[in-house]
Amino acid sequence: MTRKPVERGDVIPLLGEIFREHGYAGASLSAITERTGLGKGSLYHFFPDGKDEMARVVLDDVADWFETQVFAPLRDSEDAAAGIDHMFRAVVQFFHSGRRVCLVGTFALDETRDRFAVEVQSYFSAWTRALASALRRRGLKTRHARETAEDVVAGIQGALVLARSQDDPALFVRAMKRLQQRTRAV
Amino acid sequence: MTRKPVERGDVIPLLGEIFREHGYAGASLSAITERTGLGKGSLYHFFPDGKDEMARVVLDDVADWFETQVFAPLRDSEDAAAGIDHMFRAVVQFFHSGRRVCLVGTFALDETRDRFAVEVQSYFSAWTRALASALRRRGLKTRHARETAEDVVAGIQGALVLARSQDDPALFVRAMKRLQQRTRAV
DNA sequence: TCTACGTTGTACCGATCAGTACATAACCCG
DNA sequence: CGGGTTATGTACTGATCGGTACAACGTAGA
Repeated sequence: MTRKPVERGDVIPLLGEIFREHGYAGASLSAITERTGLGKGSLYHFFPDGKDEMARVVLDDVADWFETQVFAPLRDSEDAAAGIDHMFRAVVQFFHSGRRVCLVGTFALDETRDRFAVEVQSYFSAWTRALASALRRRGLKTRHARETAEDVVAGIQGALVLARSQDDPALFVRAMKRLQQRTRAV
Repeated sequence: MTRKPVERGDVIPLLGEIFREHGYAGASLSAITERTGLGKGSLYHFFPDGKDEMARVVLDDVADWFETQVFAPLRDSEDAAAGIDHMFRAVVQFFHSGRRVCLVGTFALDETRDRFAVEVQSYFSAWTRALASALRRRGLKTRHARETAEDVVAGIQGALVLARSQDDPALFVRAMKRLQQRTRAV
């Protein structure tokens, strides 16, 4: 029975949840210590640059997850349609059927965007480009593929807002179903 | 030349911009005094309950604007298509072609939602219901009208997120054009 | 002019903010 | 068993947080 197998990597998902729920400004150090169970000593040992570094690490973690689980399959899958279907499955899973909010979307809306402008910008542009690539391989013209990709990514983000505003995860799941249908009708 | 025609009503739009840019948690009293030019004395004279009351008044103001400028026309306009077109024009104007963010959407994402749960919930439900009503009068079945309305409102919110993430207002305007097109193809 | 009221600036409150310092403790390797 | 590194709790910093108290101000009506 090991005492505390707490590694830096273990707290990253917890930090993600905190930033999602409170936003960057609202995520106080006290909320972070409470949720992670780590004192300030440990926190600043793992993340010497404080809150800024914590958020950056989380953003990086999210970007990595989407790159391997969503973007790469969209770009590289032999069957483009399968890659897209896989995206929707991954998205529903990642956002806990609409109960979880998009960290990057949260950061994008308020002044936090300025602090993490590059990360926020590249997350969404990578997503739309990867999806557009899959749609092109499904036969859509370049322009139409890019437009549809933007609509779908925006639709996902908006559905998260709407589902949370109504406290109704089912709304999100239904919206994903319809967006998926739209990518099939080519 | 009157000295200071500052009335309570004059500061509400300013408060709106502050909450939009910083979110509720990030909108500090010092930011508010700076932006409005009003000291704490005046601020707490006009809004005795402090930040909470300020945000509530702003939410109310926004809800009123949308009710009269968007929802009512959607519901009551003889020509449903004209009501919908009017909505898109009003939306592009209100959100400054995507340069401005949705206050209610911002509040919906983080824990601020709990504080203003009722206001946030009713804003979006009023919007989707009003739009669904117009779509029904355009000939869509009840269910299809409601689904399309949810897609459109979510699409608007998502487009705001995306446009801001890319610092590209044109993205928002193009997305509105396409959503409008979708409401025409019945 | 005098008074009454709406408005304002300023000083102050305790609480909390992010971040630092540092002594101690737990751990790993020899 | 050492000894060195890693991790952690605690106490502290100055700044800022939201909010209150209150005296002084401006103006309007009598």
